[in-house]
Amino acid sequence: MTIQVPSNVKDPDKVRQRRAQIIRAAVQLFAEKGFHKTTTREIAQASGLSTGAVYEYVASKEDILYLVCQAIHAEMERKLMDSLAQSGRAADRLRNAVEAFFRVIDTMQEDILLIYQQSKALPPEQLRAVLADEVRITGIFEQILRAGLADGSLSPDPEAIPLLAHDIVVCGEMWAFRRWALRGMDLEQFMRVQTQMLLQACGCSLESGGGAVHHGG
Amino acid sequence: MTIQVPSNVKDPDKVRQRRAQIIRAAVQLFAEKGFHKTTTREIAQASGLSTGAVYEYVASKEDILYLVCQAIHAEMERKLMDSLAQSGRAADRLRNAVEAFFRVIDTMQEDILLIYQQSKALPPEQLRAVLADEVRITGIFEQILRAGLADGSLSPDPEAIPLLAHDIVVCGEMWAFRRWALRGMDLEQFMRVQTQMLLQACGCSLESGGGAVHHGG
Amino acid sequence: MTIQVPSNVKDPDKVRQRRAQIIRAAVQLFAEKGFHKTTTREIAQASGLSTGAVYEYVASKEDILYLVCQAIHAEMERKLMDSLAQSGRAADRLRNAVEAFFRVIDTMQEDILLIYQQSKALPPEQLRAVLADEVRITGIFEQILRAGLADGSLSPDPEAIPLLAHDIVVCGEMWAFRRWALRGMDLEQFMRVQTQMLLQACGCSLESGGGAVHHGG
Amino acid sequence: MTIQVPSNVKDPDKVRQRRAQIIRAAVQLFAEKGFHKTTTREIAQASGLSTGAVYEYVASKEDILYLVCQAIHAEMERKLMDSLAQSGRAADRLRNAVEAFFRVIDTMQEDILLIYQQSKALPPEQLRAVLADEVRITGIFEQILRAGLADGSLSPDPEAIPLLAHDIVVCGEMWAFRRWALRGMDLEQFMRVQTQMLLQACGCSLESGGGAVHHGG
DNA sequence: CATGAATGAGACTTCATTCAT
DNA sequence: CATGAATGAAGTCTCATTCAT
Repeated sequence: MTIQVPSNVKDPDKVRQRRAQIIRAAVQLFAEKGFHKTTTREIAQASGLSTGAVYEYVASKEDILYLVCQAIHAEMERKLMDSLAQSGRAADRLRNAVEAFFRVIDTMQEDILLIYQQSKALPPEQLRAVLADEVRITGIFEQILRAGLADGSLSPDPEAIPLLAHDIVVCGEMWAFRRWALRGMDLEQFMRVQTQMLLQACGCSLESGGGAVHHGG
Repeated sequence: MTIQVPSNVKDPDKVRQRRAQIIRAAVQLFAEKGFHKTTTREIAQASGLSTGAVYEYVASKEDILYLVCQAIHAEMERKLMDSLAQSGRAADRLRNAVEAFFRVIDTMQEDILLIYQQSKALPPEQLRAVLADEVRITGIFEQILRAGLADGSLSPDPEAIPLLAHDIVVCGEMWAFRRWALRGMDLEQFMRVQTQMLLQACGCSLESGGGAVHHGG
Repeated sequence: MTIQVPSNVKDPDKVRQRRAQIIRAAVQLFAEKGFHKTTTREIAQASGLSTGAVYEYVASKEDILYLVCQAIHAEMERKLMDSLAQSGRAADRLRNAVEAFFRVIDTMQEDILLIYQQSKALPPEQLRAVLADEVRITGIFEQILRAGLADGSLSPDPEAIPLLAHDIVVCGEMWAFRRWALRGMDLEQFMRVQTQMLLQACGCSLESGGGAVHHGG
Repeated sequence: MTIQVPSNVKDPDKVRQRRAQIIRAAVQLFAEKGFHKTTTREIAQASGLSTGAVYEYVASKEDILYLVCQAIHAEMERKLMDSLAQSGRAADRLRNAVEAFFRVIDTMQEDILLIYQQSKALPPEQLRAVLADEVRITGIFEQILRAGLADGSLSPDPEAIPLLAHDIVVCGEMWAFRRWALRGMDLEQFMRVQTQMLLQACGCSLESGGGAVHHGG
C-alpha cells in the first residue's frame, strides 16, 4: 500500500536527499499556510531548489503532499517503535506504548495536525495509502490489546479491540488537533487523564498511573 | 464571538432564504471536493443563483465557508439541545446526552468531517469564531460533569473535567472523521464501547449500559 | 453642439431636479476617485436615489459624466458672464475678464481638474460637445481681443488671437491642474504674474496691474 | 523619488528588454483607449507576451501605467537635455531650451496627453513620483531663469520664477493637451507666439525671435 | 541534471444595467 | 415613477507545470 512517486532522476541517493529537502520545506509551509495556499515556487525556494528541479523529483504538487504525509507517518512509527518494550506483560507494554505514543505526538503536533487538515487534498489512491499508514499505527495498539487478551493482563471486549486501538490513537492525537482547546493543560496532566481512561477501557488490571483513580461512587 | 457576514441586500428574510440556498449547495460541494477545489461558480449554479447574486449575500468565498461552518454547528447544537433531558441525576443526563450526541454525529457525518478538514481555510478571525462554537458544544458536557460532581452522581477528577468533555466530543466525532476505519462496525456497537469508556472515565456509578462491563483483571 | 441626454421621465422639472441631485453627487465622487473607480451604485446612494431611479434620468454612466461636464462648464460660464463688464475699452474689459476668470477658477478648482482628467472617458460625440463648451469659453476672450484690435486698446497679432485666448484659459486653469506645484503661492501672487504676462502678450497698453513691471534689462 | 517596480525575473537585462516591450504596447493602448479601458490581456498580446509573462515583470496593471509615465518623462528629459546648450547667456539658453522643449512636445504629443489624462489612475505614491518628474523638468527652466537673473540677461521677478517655469512648461504642453483646439496652426506659428510671450514675461532683453514684436499701445 | 522564464487556463470578484414588483 | 435584487460578461491576477538553454 505504498505508492511509487516517480522521479526523472536515476540516482536513488540523490533522489532521497533532494526529496528530504523538499519535504522539510513543504512540511513547514503546509503546516503554516495549508496545501492550497502554498505554491510550488515557495516550496522550491524554501528547499533550495529551482522550480524546475522540484519537478525532477516529483511529478506534481500532490506528490509532495504525499511524500510529506508518508515522511510524517514514517517518523512517527520510527519514534514509536524505538521506545516500545519488546517483552513483559501486555498490560505493561500497553501503558508503555501509550505513554511513548503521547510523547511522540507532543513533539510532532504540527505534523499530525497537517495530516488531519491537508490529507483531503490528496488524490484518492494516495489518500488510501496515507490512511493505510494510520491503520498500521493503530495496528500496533491492536496487537498489544490482543496480546493482553492472550496473557490475561488485559480484558478488552474482543470485538471492541479495533475501536479501542482507534480510541488510543485519537485520544492521543487530539493533543495535536485540539491544541487550541487544551492550552490550559500541560502534557503530563493530559497523559494522566487519557491514559487512565484508555487503560481502564482496555480492562487493565494494574492502575499504577500517577493520577487519582476514581472508583465509581 | 459571532462574526457578521455583510450583505448588500437589506431584507433579512431574503438574506436568510438565499443564504440557506447557498449554504445547502456549498456544504455538499465542500464535503465532496473540498473548499479550494470548489469554485464560486459551482456554488452559484448549485444554489440556483447567478454568480453575481451570490456576492449580494456574501463578500467572499471564505464567507461562504464561514456560513457553512456556522450552520453546521447551529444544527448540531439545535439537534443536541432538543434531545437533552432537562432534569434527573446528572449521571443519567450525561448518558442521555452522550447518546443523543452520537446520534447527531451519525446523521451529520459529512458535515463534521467538513469542519475538520476545511476550517483551516478560514481567515483567522472566523476560524476563532468556529472554534468558539466547538467550545460551546463541549461546554454542554462540561456543565453536566460539574452537575454530576455536585449531585454526587458522577465523580470526575475536577481538574480533568474540561478534558473529559473534549474526550466525549472527540470520541464521538471520530465516528465521522475516522469513518474510513470504522466501516466494520455499526453505530450501536460503536456507541456501546465509547459510552462505556467515557462514562467510566467520568466516574459514573450506575453501569446500566448494554455493553459488557470489564472489571480490571 | 449640445447633446440630448434621454430620460424616461416626462416631467421636465422633475428631470432637472433629479439630475441636479445626481450631478452634485457625481461631481464629488468623480473628483475624488475618478470616473472609472466610481460606481453607479455609489452615485445613486450619494444622490439619494435608488440604483434603478438613476437610470430613469440617464441612459448610461457616461451620460452622468457628460451631465457633470456640462454642469461645470455652465457654472463657469455663468459665473464668468456675471462679472464681465459690458462696456469700456476692450483692454479694461480684458483685464477685468481675466481677473474674473481666475477667481472663478479658484472657486472651481476640483471641477476644472475633473474635466481635465476625466473627459477622456466620454464617448466621442459627447467629448466633442464638452470641448465645444471650452471653445465657447475661450471665445469670450477671443472676442475681447478682437474688440481691442478694433478699438485700438489692444494690439495682438491678429493671427495669434485664438492662441492668445487659449493661453489665457490655460494659464488660468493651471491654477487648478497644477495645484500640486503651486502650493507655495497665493491666488493674488499667481494672478499678478499671469495677468502681467498675458496682458503684455496681448499688447495691452495700460500696465496698471499691481505687480512690479519688468522691462528687459 | 523613484519607486521600484518589482519583478520576478532576476536578469536585469531581460527585465529591461521585456519592460520595454510592455511599455511600447501600453503607451499605444493607453493613449488610444485610456488606462481603464485597456485590459491586461490586450497589453500582453500587443507586447508579444503571454498574460502570465507580463506579471513576471510587473506586479499590477498600475505598475504598467507607472512604467509608462516614467518612460515618457525619461524620454522627454533625455531629448530635452540632448539639445540644451551648455553655455552662453542665459537668455539665449532659455530661448534655445524653450524651442527644444516645444519640439520635443511636438514629437511626443500623445505621450504628454497620456500623462495628463491617465496619471490620476496611479496609486498615490506612484503619482507623487510622476509629479516629481514634472517638477524636475520644470526645474530645468527654473535654473535657466535664475542664471539669467545672475548674468543679467533675464529679469524675471525673482518670486515669480517657479511660476514662470511652469508657464513655459504648460504653454508648451498645451500643444499636446489642447491639440483639438489648435488644429488650425502649425508648430512654427505656435512656437513663435508662445516663445514671444514667455520670453517677454521672463524679461528677456533681446527680442530676436521671428514673430512680430508688439509694443503696448 | 539544473535553471527559471514562459505559458495559459482558470479563479475570484466587480459592476453597469435591467426588470419584476 | 421608484425600488433594489438579479444578471453575467468581463477584468485582473495566480500558479502548476513545461521546456529551451
